[in-house]
Amino acid sequence: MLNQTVGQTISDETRQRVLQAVTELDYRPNRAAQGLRQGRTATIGFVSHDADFGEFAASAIKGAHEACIRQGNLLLLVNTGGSNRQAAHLIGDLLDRQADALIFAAVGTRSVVLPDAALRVPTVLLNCFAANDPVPAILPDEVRGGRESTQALLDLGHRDIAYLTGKPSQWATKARLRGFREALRGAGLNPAEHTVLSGNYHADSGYDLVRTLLQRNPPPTAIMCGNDRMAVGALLGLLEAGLRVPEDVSVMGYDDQFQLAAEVRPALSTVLLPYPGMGRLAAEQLAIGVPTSPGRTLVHCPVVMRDSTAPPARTRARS
Amino acid sequence: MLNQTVGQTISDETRQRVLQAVTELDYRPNRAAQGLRQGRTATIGFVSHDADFGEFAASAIKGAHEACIRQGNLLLLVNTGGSNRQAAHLIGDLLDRQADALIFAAVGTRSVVLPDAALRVPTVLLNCFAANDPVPAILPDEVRGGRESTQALLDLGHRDIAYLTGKPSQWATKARLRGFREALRGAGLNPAEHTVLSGNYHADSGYDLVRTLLQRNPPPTAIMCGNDRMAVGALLGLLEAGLRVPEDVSVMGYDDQFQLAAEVRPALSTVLLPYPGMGRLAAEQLAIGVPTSPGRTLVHCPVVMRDSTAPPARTRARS
DNA sequence: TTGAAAGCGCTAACAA
DNA sequence: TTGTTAGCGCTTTCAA
Repeated sequence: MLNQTVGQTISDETRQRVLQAVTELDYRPNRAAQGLRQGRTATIGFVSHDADFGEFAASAIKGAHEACIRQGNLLLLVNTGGSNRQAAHLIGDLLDRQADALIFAAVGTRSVVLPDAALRVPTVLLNCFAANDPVPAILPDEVRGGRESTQALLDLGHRDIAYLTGKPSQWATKARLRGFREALRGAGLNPAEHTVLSGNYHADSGYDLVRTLLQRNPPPTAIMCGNDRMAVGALLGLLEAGLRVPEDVSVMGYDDQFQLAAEVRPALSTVLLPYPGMGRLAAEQLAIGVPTSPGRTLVHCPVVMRDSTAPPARTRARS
Repeated sequence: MLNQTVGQTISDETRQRVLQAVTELDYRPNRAAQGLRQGRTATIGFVSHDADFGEFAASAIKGAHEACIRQGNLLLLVNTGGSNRQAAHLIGDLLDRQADALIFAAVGTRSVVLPDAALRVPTVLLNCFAANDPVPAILPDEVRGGRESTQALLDLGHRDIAYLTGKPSQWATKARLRGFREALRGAGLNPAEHTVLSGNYHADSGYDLVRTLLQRNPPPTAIMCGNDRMAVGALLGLLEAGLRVPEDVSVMGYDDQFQLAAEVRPALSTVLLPYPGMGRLAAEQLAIGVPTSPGRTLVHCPVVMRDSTAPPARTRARS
């Protein structure tokens, strides 16, 4: 009766008696016992498959958590430290506790080996993908993000744009760079004439690469960075060299990192990586009754224009 | 037998047979059923009691998770969004699922109202405290952190140190400021003669306050910041004003924020807030058989000296 | 409309 | 040393 089983009949009097007892005794059903009986624990396993447990995981978990709460589920969290062995092990732990479903998330978007055990329950890949797409995957549309942020700079009038990339081996790096080149070509420019320097997503690589860049003559009018941390490093390097942002050089970040991109001065123009939304989406895909969309779902990353970008000085002088 | 119950006897032959069956059938005990039977689910509830789910929560969870795995426990995670009502509600959810113990964590160190339900299982407060200390609390030793970072600047020879604080209403802000003043007095200086400006822990407040500060004449030889984000803001403001760090001004951060303090240029001297260690400690306190240390446990925050601090120019010139 | 009973998968206690 | 049984708290089915 407490579960409102359909097609049940109960007298009003008894209902009152039951309800009163419930409040009097402060009765709360034991969900472990419920789970045992119904084979459903209202618990979703969240596997963070990475060495670090940082900004991304936190944001994605926040989103997933929100959706879960709405569905009456709770998140059982594990962190694999990036090890496949540990991943398989922990997924075992999750399944032993009868998790109803799994979210398998990576920080650096990449290809992962999904342990077989994960296929025993509904699973969604978050910010990663596996060979042959055995389960749905949710990914940011990095090519588009790279393209549209470059386009934003082109629209401002920039024609000499340098790109300080993140770690070249990463999927996201390649995708963003592809978008960068697509946009340049779309504007009738030759990508080969634009400087591309390889970094590693750390702030200091932004700093170092800017210094390398400034040895060139003349410097580009705009600089795209692999992420916001690199952009902050670039900002520091440019300022130190006596250049003003955005008056002398425009800087574009990526990620819209929480408590960084918007707070730095000048506030960074960047591309928003919607981690909370992706986490939410993952949890919603797992809700019972929702048809899972197979294959890869690309999530749009909108460009956010703030104060680190402006028309290039040449154009401005002319106007 | 699989649980290695003590004082049991079993023939070698049967043991082999059982073990073989286990591997053959790939048998895994259902831990939900186990939990029902033993009244122990090997699950610890982690309550993040804050609006945001960022750096701190991630680091603390990472530490707690590590310790949990070692103990064979898993973390059941909830985020209250900072609402007491939601906290009570979610703790109910956790207890309904028979969580064995709770870690109740806040991001901004502060006083919290612990829902009564939490007292029904072993609970540890992480980075927060409650009136009358009903359960053990683990807190960073902010006074000491403030004192020792100030002392580090004094040791370098600085005698004119400004403090750009975090949000004045916060416990941590007051504690660090107290440490700052203690250190000054300890060096025979008068705290009233040192500029203290109130910020809010956001990077832009570091930037804004530095600009205010630079209207003074002469500027201080060293600047303490409420946290690393403010320090980054300060760095940007100083550079923009044509001042060099640390040649002209030393800058001290706080937090040793992951992927920020060490990566920025110059790398920030700062105070390490050992969140992962605190999370680990919390989980270990909850391990069965460990005597819980009542009251508040203050965790030391060591000063980390990097490149944003140096002896003041005057001293250097003299030497 | 209500009550009784079986059983989810496991463990602990007891008999054989 | 091994096998059997009761029961954790719940839901579902069936009988009254």
